[in-house]
Amino acid sequence: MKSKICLKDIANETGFSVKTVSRALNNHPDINKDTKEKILEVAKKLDYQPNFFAKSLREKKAYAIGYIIPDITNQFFGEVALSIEKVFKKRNYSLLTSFTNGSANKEFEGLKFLISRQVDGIILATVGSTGDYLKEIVENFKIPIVVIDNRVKGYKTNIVLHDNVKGAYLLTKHLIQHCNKDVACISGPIKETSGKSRLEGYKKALSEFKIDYNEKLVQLSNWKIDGGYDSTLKLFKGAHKPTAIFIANSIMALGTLKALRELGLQVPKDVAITSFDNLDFTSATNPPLTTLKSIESEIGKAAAKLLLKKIETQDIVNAKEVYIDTELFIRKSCGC
Amino acid sequence: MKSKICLKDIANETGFSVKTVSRALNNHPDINKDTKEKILEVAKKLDYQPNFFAKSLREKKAYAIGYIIPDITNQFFGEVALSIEKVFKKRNYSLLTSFTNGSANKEFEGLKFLISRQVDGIILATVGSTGDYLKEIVENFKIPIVVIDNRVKGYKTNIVLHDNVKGAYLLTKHLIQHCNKDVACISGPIKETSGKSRLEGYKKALSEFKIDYNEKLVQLSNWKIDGGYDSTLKLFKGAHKPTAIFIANSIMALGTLKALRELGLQVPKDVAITSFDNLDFTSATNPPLTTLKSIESEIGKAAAKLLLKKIETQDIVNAKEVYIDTELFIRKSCGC
DNA sequence: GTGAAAGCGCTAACAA
DNA sequence: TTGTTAGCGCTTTCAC
Repeated sequence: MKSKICLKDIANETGFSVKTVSRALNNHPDINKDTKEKILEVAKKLDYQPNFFAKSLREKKAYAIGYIIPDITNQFFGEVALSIEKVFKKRNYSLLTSFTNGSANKEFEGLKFLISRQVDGIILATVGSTGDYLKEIVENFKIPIVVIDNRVKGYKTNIVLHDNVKGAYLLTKHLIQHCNKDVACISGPIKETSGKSRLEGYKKALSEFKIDYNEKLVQLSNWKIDGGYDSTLKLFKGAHKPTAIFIANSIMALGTLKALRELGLQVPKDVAITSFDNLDFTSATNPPLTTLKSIESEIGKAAAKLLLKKIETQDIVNAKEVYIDTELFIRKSCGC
Repeated sequence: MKSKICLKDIANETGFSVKTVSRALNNHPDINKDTKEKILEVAKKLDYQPNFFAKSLREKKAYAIGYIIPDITNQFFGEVALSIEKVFKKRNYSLLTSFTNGSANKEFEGLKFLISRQVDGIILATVGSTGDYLKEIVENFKIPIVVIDNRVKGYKTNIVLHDNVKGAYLLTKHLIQHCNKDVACISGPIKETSGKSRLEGYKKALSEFKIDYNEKLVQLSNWKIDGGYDSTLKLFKGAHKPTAIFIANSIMALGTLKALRELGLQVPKDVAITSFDNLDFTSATNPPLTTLKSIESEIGKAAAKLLLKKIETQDIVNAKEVYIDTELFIRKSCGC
């Protein structure tokens, strides 16, 4: 739309051919040093801006990747975005975003949309329900995809995950060790592996301490504040009141905190809680939340590097999985 | 990188010319209905995917816009992103993001980067210090830009803002009306117009009630939790302790809440507070925050529509300004 | 080390 | 209504 002047103009101005100009501008080896200097100088003088469309068309490469995000309003995905961009901008790739609002359908649309824009690769923060269409897409379009946040059922692909089971296990175990037998759990949708695995980690901790699993102490919610709030109220409507709650993300914990306050229950005295993601605000709640160590930037970075490598090697088949280790981050909400 | 099959293949298959195929696929009027149907059918059968690079090159249009964001980790900008995408995806535009981390320098880099990708327009959540380079960029590249969140000094361009002065005024006035004369203010960087105007609104309310401005009751911070926390502690180190605080964004309010708790002060009993953005978490803090009505999605929508119009009309000169009105949203933190 | 010519896949003039 | 031709701006043979 702008950039009127092109290689040809520089060629005319300098007297060299278009190809020589192209060589100079692209650091091609076979070129005389003086020639190159002169061309670069003229290019600068003319304020030459390469035409990306033409370059992409010719090279069949967009120098762009896509990032598919369920909820950009959730700081977790923002942090991941930050570290993805860090890796890719250095290499002059741009970042296209597509939002799914947690819908598998929109995820599919987003995937197709990004592919229609011919991005070089995609990082997919999937909702996780659907391996079938992912498989179809990867195999049809031969596009490198790295999945984060959730496992994809029935299709083995590159994925970066933190150990959901371990994290939930640590968080639950810690509550039990504070002498709480009646530990409840608020997890995410069971059809998302993150929701499922965190529930699993919770169960694992229970069984290690020989505590019976009681499904009345379990709520499956939606990762949002409202969800945490509603689930907590439901938990306390039952006959069996919990004395501690493991919450599968910190945003829901905000809702839990609010509900407990309304119920007149003190944290951690009456009810101890722990929750997953260590986001900024978790140190500012009352009381500060015991969570897991931050891993958002590591997830983003690992996913970005994996994708970059796939793009550079055109290695579509590889289905390497990366696990980011988790550790407890103790604050006050657990009773410590 | 994929999409082996192109117009020519369809042309061969159907026996029509490339141009006719192009016409059929682009809903061009001058074409026989049967021809069109047949071509579309074959295109589908062959799973034709248009080459966006070629189309963009030819049309000199990317069908893409850029969004420059200081802090994607701040829910405010996430909400704006959501509503921008809503407007543009409908028209088949993609959204490129560029993060600045609040740095004017990175903002400039981001602008140039997006322009080098030949996006059709840019929504710039500016840090606001620098009208000079914006002017240069707009005039050099003739690219439609809509600015949000901050005013740009020394250059008149399209901008979407809510009324910062009014918002701050309402929030401060409300505190004063709760019988508080000693209202402090935590605003943002003075070089950002949002920081400056919110301070101005605070002053306006004071003067309306004939309360002297006391600079010891004012802190200029960084919009982040830590900043709110530090500023609050500083406020209470002084001899003149405030009995209320107006905080210029809700994220800093989280830090304030934390600091007050550590100081053993109760909200709103000992110290009443109000804060700007009405983000999800403001209803879940203890106590829930009195803020302004949500306007993130309106800002995003207005900016997107303005940009779209500029793109469609190629009206670079127009410098229309849009104001989104604000209103109080009362919860508990003010003492109501 | 450098240049001429071809072509990436598409659309827009202009003919037919 | 349809086809031919040219060209968007770039890079890549393949000569010289």
